[in-house]
Amino acid sequence: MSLKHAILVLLETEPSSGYDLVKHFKSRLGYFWNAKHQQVYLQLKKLTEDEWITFKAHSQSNKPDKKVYEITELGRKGLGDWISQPVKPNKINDALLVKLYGGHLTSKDNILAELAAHKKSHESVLENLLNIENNYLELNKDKQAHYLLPYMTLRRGIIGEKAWLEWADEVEKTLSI
Amino acid sequence: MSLKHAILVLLETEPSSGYDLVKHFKSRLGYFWNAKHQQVYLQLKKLTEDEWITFKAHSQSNKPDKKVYEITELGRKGLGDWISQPVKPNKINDALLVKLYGGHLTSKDNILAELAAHKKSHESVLENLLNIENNYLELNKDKQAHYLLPYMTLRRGIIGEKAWLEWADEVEKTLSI
DNA sequence: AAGATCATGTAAGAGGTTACATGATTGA
DNA sequence: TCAATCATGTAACCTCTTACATGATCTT
Repeated sequence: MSLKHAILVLLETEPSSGYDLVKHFKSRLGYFWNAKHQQVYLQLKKLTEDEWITFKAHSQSNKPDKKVYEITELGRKGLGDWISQPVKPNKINDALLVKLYGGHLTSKDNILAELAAHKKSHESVLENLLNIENNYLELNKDKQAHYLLPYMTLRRGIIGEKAWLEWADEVEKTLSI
Repeated sequence: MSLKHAILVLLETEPSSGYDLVKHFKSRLGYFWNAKHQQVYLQLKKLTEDEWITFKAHSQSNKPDKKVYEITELGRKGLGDWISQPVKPNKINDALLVKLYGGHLTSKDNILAELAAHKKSHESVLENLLNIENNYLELNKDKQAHYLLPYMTLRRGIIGEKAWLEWADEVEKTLSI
């Protein structure tokens, strides 16, 4: 329901192409929003039809042309309206927990191997987020103040990933006995 | 893709009606799986058609009849196959973070009010999970061993909720300055 | 020469949400 | 008497995933 709003929030900060948005979701905002390129392009099309955003074609030498989208006044208003209303709590569907819950149907090794694989990916996400945090902390006070709210969302990612890893360690220790 | 498997995992533990499953998701397993009753009934229908589960009608005095589903051998096999294969990492789409990211488009009071509302709901979820944990810890060693894997998933809920609340406190303190 | 990156899309199908529908019992 | 709980479903609509499609440049 709100991929639309996630896109608008990013475009409100800076004009981007669909490709840029997808990359941004993947490399930085995975703890926050996930979407496939097909879905992003579709929403960009719909938002353009509704005149919440517009685009200009940028031709590049050496690279394919791209459409750089920016938010319109109508879009900024729509986004403001959405942001002023309460949001629904985050829906959780965690297949790994389903697997663990029914783990007696497979081997302990399989469970531990799967956990180890997920742990690796969470570790690399955390590392990435900590790097972004370091960059933020090196900014001057003005810039830090300017990016305070995005930084707060980054903190959610960091605290969340640390908690996930803490849990995984506990599970590993408990199951290894 | 795996509401199906979430249902099977619960039925593998104990036969239940659709209503029971929904209640179970709502009251205990919200940190792990969420689904609407319509979606649950639909999956039960499909699983029955595939002969992964069967049901018996239970007529009750004072209450409507219900269909009590149980897993079949075919279902147990299908579930085992799924559990032995790697699961995809949990997809996160967190509208509250989108709102916070674009929080400059609304008032600080609105953000803090919204955060406070979410905090309340996370606090009550945590309280509920801690009660379930206490019940588990009062079981004898044999029963504790028997429910070890579901308990590990419960720990994920507890650690996750605590981390969420820790983050919310940090945001409150930072924004209140 | 092969694979990754840049860049954008269409179409079919699966999955999820919202609205509508029914009806008895129980507790405040 | 009003709301909540028990209990199950259909239908329309929206959203997301998977598969298919194209083609240039850059890196190994």
